[in-house]
Amino acid sequence: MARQYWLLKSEPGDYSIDDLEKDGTTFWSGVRNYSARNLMRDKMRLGDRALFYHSNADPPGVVGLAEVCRESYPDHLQFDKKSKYFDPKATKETPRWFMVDVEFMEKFPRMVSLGEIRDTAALSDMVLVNRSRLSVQPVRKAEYDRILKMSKT
DNA sequence: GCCAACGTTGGC
DNA sequence: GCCAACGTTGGC
Repeated sequence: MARQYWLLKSEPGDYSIDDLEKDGTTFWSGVRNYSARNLMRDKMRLGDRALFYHSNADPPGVVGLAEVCRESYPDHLQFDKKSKYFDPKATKETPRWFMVDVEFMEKFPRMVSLGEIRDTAALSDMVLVNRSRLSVQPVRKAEYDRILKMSKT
């Protein structure tokens, strides 16, 4: 299958592009929304690319790129009573939440802010603009390419 | 900190 | 299955 493109949101105070650059790879835990989970569990494939987005930031925007380096497996934090992502209804036999691993690709020379994305007609169909709350979302190749280009200029 | 949008829960 | 109540996200 052709490579797919995604957008992953993270609050930089929680986990930023700098954290990913330092770690090299990370597990994308803590997704607790069914639509987002289904995309990760059922659609994300090794080698897919993701725009790394800083939400709840000032300003919010896309700050870099990551690559999916492991396909979905159960998110261990759902079993951890001390975690804020603990889910009492999840069991090891029937886990409810999944995650993928992602690898650092690059940090943009500059952020492509949500404001700029909103101001760009070619990006007006992005899920980010139309259904802002989804924390894992599909991105079209043309949109991905456009944002990448904007980050270099 | 506010609040609109929207997702989830649970009673019926 | 409906829908009111409630909780969360995330821009501003």
